[in-house]
Amino acid sequence: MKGAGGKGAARNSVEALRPVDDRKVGKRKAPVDKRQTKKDRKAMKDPNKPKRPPSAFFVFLEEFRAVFKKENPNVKAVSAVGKAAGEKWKSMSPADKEPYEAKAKKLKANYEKQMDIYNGKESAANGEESKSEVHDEEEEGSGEVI
DNA sequence: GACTTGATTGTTTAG
DNA sequence: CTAAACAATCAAGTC
Repeated sequence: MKGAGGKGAARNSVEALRPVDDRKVGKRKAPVDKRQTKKDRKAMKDPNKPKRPPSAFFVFLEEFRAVFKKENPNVKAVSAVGKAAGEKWKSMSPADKEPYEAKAKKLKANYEKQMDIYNGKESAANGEESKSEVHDEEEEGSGEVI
């Protein structure tokens, strides 16, 4: 499961939800071109995009690292700890993950706030909407070649 | 780059 | 335009 991670397992949450089968959206029938989005991604230039906060697993991993390091001073790389952590993580009960999820949730809340700004709501931070805003959002066009 | 899982984000698609 | 769904990308820490 090398790539497992990121790509396939994530979708898991959606499958569990199963909103409405009537939708039939299920699988997109006509994939235009695999995922041109990827290509566009390259064009996405963010002035200061907020980095993603560590998820529950990462929070647990941080703590696990310290513990694992004590018993295995020789092994520090996440590659090793991650495997052990992942194994244990699956063994842990939802209740045990709760504290970790709670922490992740908190970080997420903070992250969301940054997203508002990243969205271009700098004024939001001020709380006052007045101001001129409107017009030019990010003058990057200048560098864009058309 | 590996190696873990989770989460978030962004485009996609249909109506 | 909106809602849902999906798809891809990225997050840490050491070697």
